[in-house]
Order: sequence, then C-alpha cells, then structure tokens
Amino acid sequence: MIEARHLRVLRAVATTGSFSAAGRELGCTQPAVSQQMKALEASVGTPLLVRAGREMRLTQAGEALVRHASGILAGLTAAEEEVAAIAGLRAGRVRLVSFPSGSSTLVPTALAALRAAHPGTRVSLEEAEPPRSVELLREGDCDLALAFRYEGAAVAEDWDDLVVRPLLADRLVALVPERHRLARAESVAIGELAQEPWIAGCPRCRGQLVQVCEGAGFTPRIDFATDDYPAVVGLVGAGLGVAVLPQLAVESVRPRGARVVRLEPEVRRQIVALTLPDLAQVPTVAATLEQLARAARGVGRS
Amino acid sequence: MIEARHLRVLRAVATTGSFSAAGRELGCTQPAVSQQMKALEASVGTPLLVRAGREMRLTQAGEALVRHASGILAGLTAAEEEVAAIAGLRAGRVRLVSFPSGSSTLVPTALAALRAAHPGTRVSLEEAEPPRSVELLREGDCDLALAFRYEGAAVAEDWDDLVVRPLLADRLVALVPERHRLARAESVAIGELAQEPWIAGCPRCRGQLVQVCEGAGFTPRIDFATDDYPAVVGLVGAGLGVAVLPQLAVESVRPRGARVVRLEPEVRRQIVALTLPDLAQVPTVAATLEQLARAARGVGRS
DNA sequence: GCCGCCCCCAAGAAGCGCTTATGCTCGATC
DNA sequence: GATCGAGCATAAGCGCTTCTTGGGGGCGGC
Repeated sequence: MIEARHLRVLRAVATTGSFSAAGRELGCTQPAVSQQMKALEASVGTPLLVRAGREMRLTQAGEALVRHASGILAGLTAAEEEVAAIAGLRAGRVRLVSFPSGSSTLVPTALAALRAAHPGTRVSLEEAEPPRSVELLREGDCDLALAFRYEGAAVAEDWDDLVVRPLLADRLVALVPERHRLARAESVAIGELAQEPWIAGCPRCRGQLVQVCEGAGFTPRIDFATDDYPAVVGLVGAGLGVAVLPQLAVESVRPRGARVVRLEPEVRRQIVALTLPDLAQVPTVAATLEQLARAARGVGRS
Repeated sequence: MIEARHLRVLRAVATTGSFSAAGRELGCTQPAVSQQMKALEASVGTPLLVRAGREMRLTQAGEALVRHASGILAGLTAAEEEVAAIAGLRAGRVRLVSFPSGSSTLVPTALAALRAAHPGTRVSLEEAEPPRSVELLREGDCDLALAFRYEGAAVAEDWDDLVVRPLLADRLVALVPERHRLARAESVAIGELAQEPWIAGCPRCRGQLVQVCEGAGFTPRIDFATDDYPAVVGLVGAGLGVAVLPQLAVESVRPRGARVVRLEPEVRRQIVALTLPDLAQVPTVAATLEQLARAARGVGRS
C-alpha cells in the first residue's frame, strides 16, 4: 500500500533533487526523508531513485510514481478543502424542521443571522411537528428539529436519546373578542371561560387545552379547530369564541377585533431544538442551533 | 493530512454500513475501524459519521470525503499497478549502450531472450565505447553499458564506483591472408608479424596492439586503421596486411581470403557489462544483465 | 589539500496502531 | 416484558513504525 505521505516526500525529492532539501521543505530531517524513501521503495519492490554522484535521479518507476503523485495529492487536497469548508462554515447545509407556524419569529431571525455570519451555508426548512419531526431526525432526513412541549404535559415524549436544547419558555395567553366582558381584564383564569365556545389550535395544542381545562374542572366546548393561528385570531375577532394561544403565535398576527389577556395561573410551553448527539457536533448544525438560541434570547428580551 | 488508509476504511464503512462489517471486509477488528474513523474525524475536525440507532450514516462532510475517495484510491491503485508492472518486468525500458560492432553476437542473443521472457520490456540500443559509455552511465543517459578491457592494459579505467560484471573473456587472434606463410600455422607469436604491414582496428584496440607489439620488441607499421571489423577482414583477405582481432569480432564475419591463426602467448580482452550500483537493482536492468551473462555463457560454450 | 555539503548507518526514544477484553445500548425474539 | 444477539465504545497492553540525534564516508568546490 502506497502512502500519500510517501508520495509527498518523493515529489519533494524529485523537485528539489536532494534528500536534505526535501527534508527542509517538508520540515523534517534528512534521515527521515531517506528512511521514507527506503520504505517506499521496499513497498513497491523496485528502486525509485538512483544516487549518481551528487545528484538524485528518478528511475522509470520513480517517474511513474511522481507522475501519478500530483493527481493523487491534488485529490487529497481537494477533499481536505471541501471538508475544511464544511468544518469552517464556509459551506454545508442544514436540514431544519420546525412545527407549523410556530417559528414565525424564531426561525427567520436565526436564519438571517446565520446567513450573515456564514454566507456559504445553506438551510432547508420543512414543516412538521413531533412526533413526525423526531422521526425525521432519527431516520436521518433532517438535522435539527424545532419542537415544543407543554410543561407538565400528561405524556412526556421520549427524547432521552436526543439533544434537547430549550430555547424559549412561551406562555399561553387567552384571546377574547374585544367586546367580551373579560376583554379589559388584567388577567383571566381559565375557569372563567368555562362556558365560552372555544376555538382550538392544532391537535396537540387542543389536547393540551383539554387537559388544562379539565384540570380547572370543565370540558371546553370546541366549536372550531384549526392549526392556522391567524385563522384562530380571526375567528375570535369575529366574536365566535375564545381561544388560548401561545404568546409567540399571537405576536406575529395582528389581533383584529380580539384582545389578548394574560392567563392565570401561568401555563407555559417550552420551545426546544432537537437533534441527535452526533449531529450536534456538526459545525453547521451547531451554528444553526446557536443562532436559534440567540434569536430566542432576543425574543425573550423584547 | 488525510491518509489514504483512512479513506479506504471510510469507504468500507459507508458501503457496508457498519464498523464490524467494514472490519471483516478489510481484515481487521472492529475497534481498529472505530479508532481509524475517530482519528480521521479528528484530523478533519468535523464528524463524518452519525451513529443513529443501529445504522451508520454519513454526514455531509463524510459524503464529500467518500466522493473524493474513489478517485484518490483509484489513482493510488493505478500508480501501484504501473510500478508493479515495471517491477514485474511486464513493462519498463532499458537504455543499453554497447561498443561498436563488438556485440554483434552478445546483444542480439540477449535481447531476443529478454523479449521472449518479458515481452513488455523495451530496450533502446546505442553505440559508444568507454570512456564515452561510462560518461553516459554516470550522467544518467543510459542504464547499462557493454564495454571491454584488455587484461594487463597500461591504463586501468576507474570503474571503482560501478558494477562491473565480467561477461566473456575474448582472446585475440591473428588474421593473415590465406596465401601468407603463416596461414597454415597452428599458432603464431606476435613477434613473427613484426615486419608485416598492419591493419588496425578502433583507436583503443590500436593502442592495445601497439602496446602488445612493443612488449614483443617492435613497433607495428600500421597501413590502415578502421573500426569496421568486416573491413579489417576484407583488407586482410585482399592481402594488404595482417591484423589482430578479438575472436568474437571475427566470428560474425565470413573471413574471405583470410585465415584465423591462434595468437601465442594468449592475449585476452574481457567483455564486461557496466552499470551503476543502484541501477543494478532495477528489475529491467537486472534482467537485461542476466540475459547478457547467459548469452555470454552460450558464446563461451560454442 | 581543506572545507562544506550530502548521504548512509545505528541507536534510542517517542508515537502510533492493532488486538484482546469488557461494558453498554439497541433491536429482535420468545 | 425478559432474554439474546449484534454492534459500538473504551481501556490496557503490546509490537511496530518513525522520528531524532550523532557519527562516518564520499564527492565537489575553493
């Protein structure tokens, strides 16, 4: 087996014409060069260099090897370059999955910052929510998943084998029509909305809503359900019912005809980034994760 | 510095999908594979493989490396192939230099045998005699030189740094016109030809002739000098003088009108092959040398 | 004739790579 | 739900490789 290191040395010897000069060029001693050349000759089974007086000449086999060396070493260098570009965030792609419309502020901010910091990187964005997003992660179809979990949820997801990075604690707020009796209230307890018609969000949020309401002693009467947050806001604004939404979801929607009222006691969902332990070491993934965390801090502060 | 060995292992891991299988394919243990992959990841500074549950997936950097690997490894294999062909005498060239017309039997026999044994090898043949041929050797313009030296010559060549392989001891014979008084003699002493007109060979042979004659107490009267042996024979055959020639040179010429008489005391020249110590290790050179020696044994036997 | 350059050789020390042995995780099976 | 098999990680031990240092010899230039 010819080693690339040997080819590098052979080429240096061929160009400089001496072992000593090659050693200087490669940053090692002359005996090291001499030994490597001996090893290479032994491994190919034929002399490669002829010591004729002072000068060092290549044999035909040596010439053949040097001829191939440039291509091989160029290939190695190209490979190193490409990998270094990925490692150095000058290239590389991240496949990001986020829950639908949940990341309307976080993701754009993070991706904008990522692009500004590392213009060579590319991000693909898809929408899915757990458990689908976790499945995508585990099957290798994405690198990073944005998800959320409700604090104190009934069934905890099995994320034990994943890297779970909390990004943001997002509190729930009540949304009531602006003519509603509680529209001007400082805050509202969920029980006070027991008799209202409800407009629910996505299936998972709906489950959480039911759980919270049952904790307060009633079962909500759900008239509408949609996972489209602007639609929920619109329905509330039209006076068709009340809703409970994550604050982050409300923030990106203009609440026409609806009012946001703080919910007491506080119910929060935690927005997290999920990835595989190994993927967390991949530079592009780590950088994206970092920008998501930074974006989350920005949202939390505002 | 990426090592080719690592690429080979990475490729095996990528194709087999597991470290254990790669180890089996490569004939080493699983920890060896594991360690090499760790070393490779460390050397490029980014993960290359993602351990997701049971299966082993490539990261983007890993894919890039595998993509380059095939080309690099193919280059290495091609280089090994080419060198192995030279080492295995399936290819390769020898640049042979021989003294003019001195090798009319030796060289053709040897080269024919070489070609028969190793059809892929190529031999280039040039004519020169020492010191020119030695110069060509030292300057790297030829690989193997056929030369000769007279035993007991006045000036010994400085062949100390060369490989000198004696091939043949070639005795000198006298050539006299067939009507000459000595034409039927069993043998002739050089002194008996003191009064004859001489036909001399090449410059070096002429020098040797003069030296031998002076050793016998006379200076030959040289009427003609040519390094063309058939011409010498022709001149003698035409009765224009006598000559002393190497037996080998006479053998390849039909002695029309001339007779060969053994010379006493015996004067011999030694035909040798010369090469550089390092070049003697080159398979093609060694093989050619061997065939020359074998051809010489054949000539000596006949 | 001396000096400098360059190569080879030998010995010692450091580093590297492989193997064996062991523990752990995961997935399939009963 | 427990067991079993497969596969990876880790650690220890060993041998090999490879480097450096130091010394010797040869060749060319001043």
